[in-house]
Amino acid sequence: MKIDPDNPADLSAQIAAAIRDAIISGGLIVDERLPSEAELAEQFDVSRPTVREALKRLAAQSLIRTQRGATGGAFVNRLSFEAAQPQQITTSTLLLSMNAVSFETACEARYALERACAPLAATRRTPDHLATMRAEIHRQSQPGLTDEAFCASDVAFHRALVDGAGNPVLSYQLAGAVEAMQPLMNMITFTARDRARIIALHEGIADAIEAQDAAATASALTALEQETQTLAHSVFAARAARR
Amino acid sequence: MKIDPDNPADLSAQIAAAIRDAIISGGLIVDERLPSEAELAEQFDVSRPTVREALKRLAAQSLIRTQRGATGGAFVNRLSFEAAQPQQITTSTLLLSMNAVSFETACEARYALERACAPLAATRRTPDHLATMRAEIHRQSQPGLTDEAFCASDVAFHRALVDGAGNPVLSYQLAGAVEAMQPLMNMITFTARDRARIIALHEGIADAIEAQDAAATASALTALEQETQTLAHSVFAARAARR
DNA sequence: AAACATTAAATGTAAGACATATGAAAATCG
DNA sequence: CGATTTTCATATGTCTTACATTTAATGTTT
Repeated sequence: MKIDPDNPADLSAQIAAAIRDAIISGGLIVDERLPSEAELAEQFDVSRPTVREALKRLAAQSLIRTQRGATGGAFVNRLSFEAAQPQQITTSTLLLSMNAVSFETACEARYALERACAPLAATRRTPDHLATMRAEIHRQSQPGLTDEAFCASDVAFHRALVDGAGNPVLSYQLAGAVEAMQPLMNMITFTARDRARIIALHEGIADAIEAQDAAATASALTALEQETQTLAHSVFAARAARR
Repeated sequence: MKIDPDNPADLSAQIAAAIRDAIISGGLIVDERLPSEAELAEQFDVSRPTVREALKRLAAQSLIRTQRGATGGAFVNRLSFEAAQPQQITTSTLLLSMNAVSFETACEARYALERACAPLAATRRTPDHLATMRAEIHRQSQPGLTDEAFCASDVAFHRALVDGAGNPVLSYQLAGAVEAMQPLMNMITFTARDRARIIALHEGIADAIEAQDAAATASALTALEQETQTLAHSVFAARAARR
């Protein structure tokens, strides 16, 4: 871990990489305290600011946490799914917005992934998940709802579906795909009739999940994907024509 | 974006968050140059090292890149799928190793996600993808192969399958799930008979993809999942008994 | 013995300096 | 005049030193 070529560029990046590798390879255990900044500076033969820049890089990835005071220092973080999700969502969102990913492509990916959760969710969903889904459906049918709030509720509904699979790995991976769609969905204006159709499809999904019918859940999701795609298509076509 | 409460703690984190929000909200465009470190220090009323720590945090997330020299500075990065994948893989790997995720759970998630790609891959796969899959199968059947190389080839095979779906969003999301399994797979020793069974299943998958048969692809994947799970189960049971 | 003050160790921040890379302008030469 | 070289300004990369702040352990006093 003390490797550091005499290439005098990107020292902080090199140090960050060295520490990161040590964490990944198991050389540093969870909750283990790193040497103090001064000690690290001496070990790597650099100044303290350089060490600090390296540590901040690791902190940005939630690989370490720092604590001030007498017994303080930098500690290896237990990377939790909860902590990793916001970052995953941020990255996914930026990937979509910066790479001109079409609504169609993102939507296709999202529903393909959700269908992967369907059989598991149908088997394992708890009453809690069902209650969340029903509550979100109820919220979506309220009249005064803004388009943004409607989309947010849509996301919550789908996350409950995904969480119903009872697999944290799936929930983590899907969080990015589901949440990153929200900005794209927010570009759509939903008429009352649109909302009614979507809510009906949501009810179909909830019913299928409740009945623990995997096949019905999958086909209901496909129907919702179809509806979303055609809706988006018409909205974007109208917007393009208006120009 | 110049908001900064007089809370005198985590200044660099606050500054990083402010710039990050500006990027996400579109206040800073791709390839746009940020103010110089000295200017930022003045704007936020902090010292240059503090600004630098903030910038390093953003660089760790590939949100910005820096360039030295006269026309240098920090530029907003176009976050590409290629750049985001390694980070996604690192995070996924650490999540599995640090949270005592069972082989069963990770394997279930991986194959559920891969089955999501199956219909699309069966439809859209190019000869290139097929060739890669066949080549990896061939490699796996070579005699002198180490277990690690066998697992690496397995990952390459599955990534070709995922990429065959022709959806960059899917490829990105799946990369984490597929690659993160490798350390877990490396804990298994594959006998010659194990390998033969896996290779046969791989051939079944490749055949189904070549025939553009979505249903056959999905069921072949399910068979492979079964095989992997029972294999892992017996290996771990034997290891537990030996103690 | 309990409450309080002191101290030490660590991170957080600041300020100034120098090194280095790099593009552009200026000077020089053919 | 044009091409090449030199110079220079600007920005990041790094080092040094210093001080502020937080926090727990230690010591002291009542």
